[in-house]
Amino acid sequence: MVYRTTPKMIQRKQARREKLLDTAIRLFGRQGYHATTVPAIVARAGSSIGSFYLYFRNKEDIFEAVLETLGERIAAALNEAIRAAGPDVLAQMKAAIRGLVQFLVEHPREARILIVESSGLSKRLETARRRVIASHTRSVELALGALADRLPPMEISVVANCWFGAVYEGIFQWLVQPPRKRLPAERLANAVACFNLRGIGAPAHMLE
Amino acid sequence: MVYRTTPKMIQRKQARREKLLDTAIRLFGRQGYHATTVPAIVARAGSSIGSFYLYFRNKEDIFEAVLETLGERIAAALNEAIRAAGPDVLAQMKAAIRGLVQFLVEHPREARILIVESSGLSKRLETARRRVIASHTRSVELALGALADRLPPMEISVVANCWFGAVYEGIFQWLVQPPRKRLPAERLANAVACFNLRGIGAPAHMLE
Amino acid sequence: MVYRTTPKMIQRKQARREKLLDTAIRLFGRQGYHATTVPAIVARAGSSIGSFYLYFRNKEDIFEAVLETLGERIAAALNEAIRAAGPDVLAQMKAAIRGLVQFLVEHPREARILIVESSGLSKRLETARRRVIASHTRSVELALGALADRLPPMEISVVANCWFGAVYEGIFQWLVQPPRKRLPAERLANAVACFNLRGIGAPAHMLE
Amino acid sequence: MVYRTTPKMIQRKQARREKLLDTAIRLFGRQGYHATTVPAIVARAGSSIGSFYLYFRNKEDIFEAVLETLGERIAAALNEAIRAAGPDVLAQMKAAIRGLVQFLVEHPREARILIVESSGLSKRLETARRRVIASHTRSVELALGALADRLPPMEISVVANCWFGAVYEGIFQWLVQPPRKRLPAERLANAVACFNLRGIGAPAHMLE
DNA sequence: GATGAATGAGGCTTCATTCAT
DNA sequence: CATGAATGAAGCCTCATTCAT
Repeated sequence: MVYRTTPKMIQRKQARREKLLDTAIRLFGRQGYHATTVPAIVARAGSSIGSFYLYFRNKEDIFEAVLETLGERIAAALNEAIRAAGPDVLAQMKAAIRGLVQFLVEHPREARILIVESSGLSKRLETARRRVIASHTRSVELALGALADRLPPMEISVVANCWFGAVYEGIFQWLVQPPRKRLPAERLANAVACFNLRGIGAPAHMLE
Repeated sequence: MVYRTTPKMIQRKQARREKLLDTAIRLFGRQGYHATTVPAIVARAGSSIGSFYLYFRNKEDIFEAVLETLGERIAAALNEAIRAAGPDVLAQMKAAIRGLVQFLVEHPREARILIVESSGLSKRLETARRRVIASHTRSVELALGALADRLPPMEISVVANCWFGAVYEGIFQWLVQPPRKRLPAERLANAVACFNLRGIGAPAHMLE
Repeated sequence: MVYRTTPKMIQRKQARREKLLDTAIRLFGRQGYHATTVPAIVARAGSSIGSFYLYFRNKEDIFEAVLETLGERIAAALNEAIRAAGPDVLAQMKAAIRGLVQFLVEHPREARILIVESSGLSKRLETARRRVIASHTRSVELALGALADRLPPMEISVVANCWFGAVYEGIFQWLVQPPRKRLPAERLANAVACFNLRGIGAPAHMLE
Repeated sequence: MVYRTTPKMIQRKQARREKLLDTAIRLFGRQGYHATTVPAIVARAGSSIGSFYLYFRNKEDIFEAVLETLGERIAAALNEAIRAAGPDVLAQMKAAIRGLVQFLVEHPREARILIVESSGLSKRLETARRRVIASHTRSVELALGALADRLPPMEISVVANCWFGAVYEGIFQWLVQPPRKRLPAERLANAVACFNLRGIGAPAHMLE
């Protein structure tokens, strides 16, 4: 009498949810929230409308899940970059900027969602987006706090926002240019990192 | 009776269009592009749907006009701030940052439209928004060019984008906080200005 | 400059609303609330979906309007019958029963809506239906009050409900029979009237 | 291993079906036919969707079964009341009314299904409901026939319908009132019984 | 027998835009 | 020029039912 939920079924459920989520990321990133319809998502994911509402309560719900996923992916990329940078906090910050730039450049769709497409939506989604961004901003704030004695005094929370704003806008404007007119990604990362490191008052020798 | 287009009529036309535009700025800024309906705009403006389509080809059209208007207003505020700062370009840049921050803080609705609400729309509107921002970015690029000999070498076009990104994000996160938890506007302006001036490598004595 | 709402337009608006309402009565009466779709109503009324939502907030809204209309029509029929019955209250009650029976027999669809189709719906519609019925029940209660000295003592509000229940169920079961098996309407009206007049304890000579 | 249908299995099947049926009565009675979903029924019954369709062909099917069950329960209550009333047919009728009222008042959910929630559904369900009610009406008709010599002449089939209509509507309006504004159940039963007994022309001494 | 994931038809509703007055 | 009634495409979502495990 073992007609229970088999491991195989659970796995398949996971896979299908993942498929929907990935497809949603692609479409939201390409066309934005409003232009992306639920039927379009399920069609591309090879699923069905009914299934969709089995995994997500509604369209907002999947967008929130998308934001969360992006948050995690970016956090992972950042952490990896920071881990590889050794113990010096300033070096870590520099690595974080370059890691973030690299990630966003490699995942322009994800970048679009977080920077562009998730603005101007419902209160609930606005909050979700802020949560994701805030969690990253917090890391910068912490790092700035740890460096307090080596940096000039500053409004830490404001500066953390400027920090991310500079990265995002720098990359975003780069992304909207036709590929053949773009600066090489390496020089972009460098320029943004320089601006930000200078912005927080890092000593000159850090700027390479 | 021969009807001609009298100056008075032209004036009335202008006034009506202006009224619609102002109302649209208020509504777009408060609720975003999608949540703002044409009937809502004309109702608040004391006009009629028919009139609306006499002055604007469609909803995108008025949004584009709104963006243009905002661009002009911001340019005016910037220019005024710069003019008042005297001949030194670095002093002008500092004044520009503080002028921009001040303007956006005093006109949160306008800021929301430019920074938040106009993202994720049609290609055409995306372009229009970029045009507005780009025109301001150009000023910064020019200033940076003029200062080239007094500043460290840098990727000017990237830095100009970072410059605006820092301002916008700094203000945006400030705007979405509940008013009683906000930093005083003065300190916000200062912090952003410092970050940016440092970011472009301005000499220490400019940071106040 | 008289581009105001002309009387003709108002008239047309009225007419279209009426058309929708009448169509709705027919369809709700024939198929019930749930089986009647908004597209079906507008198709039969020669209108459009957009128009529908111009005149009614939603499907519940038009159903409420339908109930109200039915209430008024029935009240009118009752009042007319009562007016024609002269001054004696008992004679009026008898006339009311026969008037009601006659109306419902002649308008089976309307009857169905009030008796059958408007049950088991949302709280709001349930309330609307009760309001209509209660307004008629009240008349019976008043009449019973006025006759108090000529009738045996009774629980007036309960009796008024029984009064209507007897009429409605008597007619309803009559309606669901195939027409050729039905009692003549005249005898039906008589039988119901007798039952009810006896039920309230009317003196024998009133039973014809 | 040869599997046979053992008595135990049959019993378990019965029990499972019963559980679904009872749950359905509760839900249909509380929320009505349309608002009650199959998933909701099986969830409350601790069963599964697959099981449901093993025991019932579809949603209509279970509703029909519910109606049948209610019919049997009411018939049982009526018969018990009649049996207890002794041999006099008029006394039996009086007992039947009070028994019916008592049952419906004590089982408001069941009452709602029969009186309120099962209206306006498909032809098939409409018929099923009528069958239940008709079976009860028949008893009243028979009783009226048996009493023919002690009662005034009347249209027996019409009167039987009025009889039930009075009971149902009397109780229904009682049910939809907030509990603390209701008449005591005893007085309600009395008032309805009086009305009906008078309605069929019972001699005064039967009215207590 | 038992389970519950998957399906998709079809309902309600919104709103940008047109056009007769 | 001005008005606002009319239109209908298109979106979101529910839920009865099937079927592979």
